[in-house]
Formats: sequence, C-alpha cells, structure tokens
Amino acid sequence: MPELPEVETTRRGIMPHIVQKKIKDVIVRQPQLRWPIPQSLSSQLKDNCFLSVNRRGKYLLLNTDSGTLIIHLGMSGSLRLCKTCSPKKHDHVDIIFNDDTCLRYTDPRRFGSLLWTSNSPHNHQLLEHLGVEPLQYSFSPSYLYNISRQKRCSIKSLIMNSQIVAGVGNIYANEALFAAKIAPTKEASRLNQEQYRSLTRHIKIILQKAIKAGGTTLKDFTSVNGKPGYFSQQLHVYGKENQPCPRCSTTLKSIKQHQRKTTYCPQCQPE
DNA sequence: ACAGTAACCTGTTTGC
DNA sequence: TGCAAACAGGTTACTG
Repeated sequence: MPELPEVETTRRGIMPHIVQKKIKDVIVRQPQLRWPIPQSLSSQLKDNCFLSVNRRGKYLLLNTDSGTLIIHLGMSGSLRLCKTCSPKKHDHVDIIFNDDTCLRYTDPRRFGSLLWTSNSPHNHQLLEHLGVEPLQYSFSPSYLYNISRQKRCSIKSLIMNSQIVAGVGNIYANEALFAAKIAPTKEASRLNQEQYRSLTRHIKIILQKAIKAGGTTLKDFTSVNGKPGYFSQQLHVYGKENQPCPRCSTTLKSIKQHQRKTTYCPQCQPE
C-alpha cells in the first residue's frame, strides 16, 4: 500500500477528521510492530489534541501540544476512520476522539510503527538522516548529480536510498526510470546531467500524478469500503513483466536488484 | 564510507 | 486439490 503518494493521500484524508478534537481513549491491541509501541503512548495522547498532520518522507507526523505521534505504515499498514468500532484481526490501534470518531491503524504484516517523541520529530533517530523531500525544490538535478559522482551503486538504488531522497519506493523508482529512459542497472556515476534532469523531473511528475489519483480514488475516507487507489491504471512497467512496452512493444524484462523486483524495457532503457 | 544481505511479519500467489 | 515455496508497496542493522 504505502508509498509516498499513499501516505500523502492518507494525510490529507485523515487530517480534517482528527485535528482539534480531544482524544478520549487510545486502545493498543498489538504493540509488537516493527518497533514496539511505547507504553506511554496512551497516557501521552489522552486528553490531548492533534493540532496538525504533516509528512516527512513516508512518515506521518501527528503533532500535539506536548509532542508528536510518528506513524510509518510499513508495507501493509493503513489508517482509517470509523464510527462503529468492531475490530478485526489486524486492527492493532484505535485512537478514539470525544465525538466517537475512531482513527484505526491496521497492519497485517506489522512492518509499520507508531512512536512518540516529545521533541521535534525531525530530530528523532528515524528521521534525522532522511534525505530531501522529492517534491521540494531542494530535490534538484544538480543535487542528485553531485551526490552521484562518488557512488558506485546502481541508479535505482541511488533514488531508493532514503538518506538521499526520502520516500521513493520500488513502484515509483521503476516508473520514473522508465519515463526517463534510464536503465535501472546503470551505475549512478555514469549518468550525465541531462539524464539527472530528466530523472528528477519524472520522479516529481509521477509522484504528483499518483497523489492526484489517490485523492480521487479515495473520496470517502471514512467508509469501510474506501480503499486507497494504487495508481495502478497509470503504471507502465511495474508488475508488467513479459508484457509489451507501452512505448515500443519490446517485451518488458524483470530482474532482481537488492532483493527487489525491477521491471524495465531493454529497448527504451539501454545500458 | 560503502555495498550487499538478513531480518522484522503475515497473507496471497505460484509451482510442483 | 494440497502443500510448500516464493513473493509483496519498507527500512534498519549487521557483515565484510
């Protein structure tokens, strides 16, 4: 589920329903996620209020007067609003507000996390080393080009490195490389400035498109049926191995790079 | 400093 | 059909 566009869609979806509402209760049914949910979470949040909901990379930051709830959705996490609170198997956390609205965290694989910090979340161990935001101006062709000069890794692993740029996951890395006509296996230091211009541009375009698509698919965030859209109609290569390239009809090829599947067009994205 | 791999989990798909 | 293996949108920690 959660790549950056899904996280952003979640942020926009939950924010209007939860800010400025007093938190009545916090129920933690399963604290064993990627990192254990701190035992203090409930007491920190109770009678408190979320003032704003921000995002840093794929982390959601729910700010209160006294600290910030940091949420990462991992591979299978989601946040949903519900009124009727009959929890299912993987509904690990409920945050219940005074008006009986319930913000529910669901995560079958439990790779996500809910953490608390009383300081600025940007100084938190998990966030302090994050790279630039891909949708901000600081993620520029020259930024990536300069970093790439002394790297010997592939271009795909460069753009998926969260210490360099925060929040480009496997789907959008594949899609952006296809759009920019760059081979995923190409050594980062061997791309020229023009290729970095194209790549950063396409990363931004694709993420923005996906956020738009998520926003329209996910109209009714409070409904049980409202499932986040995965931008799937607009994908060109991800999950399409052995199908014809949408640009040149060459059969798309899949390989494995650092345990993740890479799909690309050997014709349009030559080494 | 860097690159590659294992690890954290469960549900679904694939292959024999 | 049944069962086991492989695989899945992420990220850190460890190894060499």
